[in-house]
Order: sequence, then C-alpha cells, then structure tokens
Amino acid sequence: MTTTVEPVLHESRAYTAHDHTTCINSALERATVICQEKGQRLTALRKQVLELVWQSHKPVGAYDVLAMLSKGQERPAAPPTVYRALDFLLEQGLIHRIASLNAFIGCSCPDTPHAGVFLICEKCRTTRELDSHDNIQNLKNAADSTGFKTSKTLIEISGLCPCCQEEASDE
Amino acid sequence: MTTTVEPVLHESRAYTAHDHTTCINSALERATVICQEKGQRLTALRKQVLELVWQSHKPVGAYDVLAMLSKGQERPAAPPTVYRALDFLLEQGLIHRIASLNAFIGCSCPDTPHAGVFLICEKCRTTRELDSHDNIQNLKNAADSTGFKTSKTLIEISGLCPCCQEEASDE
DNA sequence: TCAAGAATGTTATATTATATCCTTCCACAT
DNA sequence: ATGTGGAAGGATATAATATAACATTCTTGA
Ligand SMILES: [Zn+2]
Ligand SMILES: [Zn+2]
Ligand SMILES: [Zn+2]
Ligand SMILES: [Zn+2]
Repeated sequence: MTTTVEPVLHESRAYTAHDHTTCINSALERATVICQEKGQRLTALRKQVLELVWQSHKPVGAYDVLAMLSKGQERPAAPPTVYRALDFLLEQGLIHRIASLNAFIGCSCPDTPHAGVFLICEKCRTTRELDSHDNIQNLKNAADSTGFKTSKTLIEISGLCPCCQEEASDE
Repeated sequence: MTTTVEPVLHESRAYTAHDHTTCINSALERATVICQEKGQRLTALRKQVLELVWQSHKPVGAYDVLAMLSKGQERPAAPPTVYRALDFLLEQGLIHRIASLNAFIGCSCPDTPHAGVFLICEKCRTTRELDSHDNIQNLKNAADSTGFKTSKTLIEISGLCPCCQEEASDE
C-alpha cells in the first residue's frame, strides 16, 4: 500500500500566470484531509478563512479577511472571529504568519509542520515559501552552539521577485 | 595610522551579571561618534531614546520608551516623538527592530550596517544579537538562486537562553 | 436526552503605529 | 547680526492590529 503524498505545490508558480483556483482547491482539500487525520475540526468558518487567505499568493491581513468575510453579510463579523480561526490554522500548520507585514499566508506544504523561509516582494508583495531546511538547520546549529536552545525560527527575506525585477529594468 | 575599531561588545554578557552602565555608556559614545562621522544629528531626544532602549538587553516597546520618557515630565510625550526618534536610530543602524515582538533593541555593533540574527529568550526575553554573517549569506544565496533579489533579511530565533534552561532543569 | 466542552457571537478595550498640521530650532548665507 | 530654509519636535487625531471577557450556540458522546 503506497499512499503517495501529493506532490508539493510548486510555489514558483506564485510568480507566473496560473489557474489559481487549483491552488485554492488543492489547499482546501489538503487541509480537510490533514484535519481529519489529526481529529481536528475544520469547521465551515475555518475553511472559509483558509480559503480567503488563499485568495492570492500575497500575505493577507486579519482585517482584510474580516472585510471579505463580512462582505454581503447582514451583520459583519468581529475581529475575534477571524483571529480565532487564524490561530487555529496557524496551530494546524495550514497557514504562516508574516511578522514583518502583520499578515498571513497559506502554507504551500502543510503536511509536516515546519518553519518557513519567506521571500517577500517589496513591490507586488507576492510571497513565496522557500524550502530551506538546510539553511534553517545551519542557523539553529549556530544558535544552539552558543548555548541557546532554539524552539522557533522566523526568517523573512524582502526584495524583488523575478517579475518585478524585469519591470524595473524596463523603465 | 591605525585607528583600530573598538572591540565589539561581547553580547554574551547579556546573559550574565555585569556592569550594565558600561554597555549603555559605550553605546552612547559610539553612537555619538558614528553620527558625527556621518554628519547626522544625534539630538538630545534621540540620545535619550537610545539610552532608554539600552536600559536592558531585552527588546523594548515604543510605548515603554514613551512611558519612560514621559516619567516625571509635566507634559507627557506623544507617540510620534518616540517613533520618529526610533526611526532615526533604525536608519543609522543604532538599534534594530524585533518584528516578532514589535519592539526595539540596541545594536551591539553599529559601526557597519548589517542584518541581525537575534536569539530571543521566550522566558526572560533577553535577546542577543548573533554575528552570523555566513548564515545570512547562505540564505541570501539560496533566495537569489531562485531569481529573487534580496534586499533585506529578517531572522529571529526564539527559544531558551542558557540561564533559563538551567532554571527549567532545576525544577 | 442530556451534559460538557468546543466553537462562535458580541461588546469593549488594549496595543502598536501613522497622518497632519503647527511651532521651534539650527545651520548657513547674506 | 539677521533673515531664511529645512530639519526636528510638539500636539491632536486617528488608523491598524490584536486581545479580554462573557454570552450563546453547536457538537459529541455518555
Ligand atoms: Zn496560485
Ligand atoms: Zn514582485
Ligand atoms: Zn549590558
Ligand atoms: Zn532567558
């Protein structure tokens, strides 16, 4: 029995035109399975928030989610509603928080918990999650070799994505 | 002519008992020289804010600075006063911002601008700046090899400092 | 069917940060 | 020495992000 893990989303697609509904659907399906396996409840609200976070490959603020969630509703949602859902998704490893932007982004490979390395475009905000296990490990080693005991690493790299570099050189 | 650079503050002292006034005075003197050399104005206010940020080896919030600054004043300072001073100090590389804590900490080697790697104790909040040029370079290389153009790196490592590890094992 | 706990709703407030406009100060040229 | 322009700081208001506390509803399993 070989239940092969779904191939990891190629995050580089974040930079190119693509059928983004595939990204969303894939993320939602995967989240459903992951929560089932862990006995966690991916409620309608949580799923909806996850979907909203996945509306783009750019980090989304909690209040953006709140606004989208409330759109067309008779009674708009309140902040705790969104923050609680985001907290749940963070705990399950389904999204990451981008501290430098106070924003959230869907995790592109949520199957195993991990610290992310994020490449954040300063121009278009498109953010790609890099698989940099080795670099993280090296950092941890450097930290721990000083007597520190690492529990979490936060790495956010700002700069220009390939597309925005091109545009810059066009001028 | 060999105007040797002052030895870098040994940041590991952050974890041990030490004469902290030395840290503060050294930071202030160094800042004075650096600003002179760059033709920047380290005004009384800015110097005072820098001193307040340096009151400990823990990141300090802007509103903490604000409170300390206002203490005993007839009329308390307003947020922009502090944020402007902090912005100046950030620009001059005299302090760093810790995004995961929304707080600021004095830079332990401000002579040359650099991205920091911070070891943040989750228990006592003591934060040490690590000199990890190689690790940062590796990360940059990893990022740039994907076509990204890095301009800034943000690395914050949370965990337990040596002291707090000992205390934890005492129980 | 009921009880316990999880999830969500609701209201209020805390915390962090910025916009805007006005006044004061300082370096420099006249 | 005096005026001038720009930088710095004061003051007021408000934006943006996040949480506390408590009430209600929903789910699940005994
Ligand atoms: Zn996509
Ligand atoms: Zn871009
Ligand atoms: Zn010290
Ligand atoms: Zn500690």
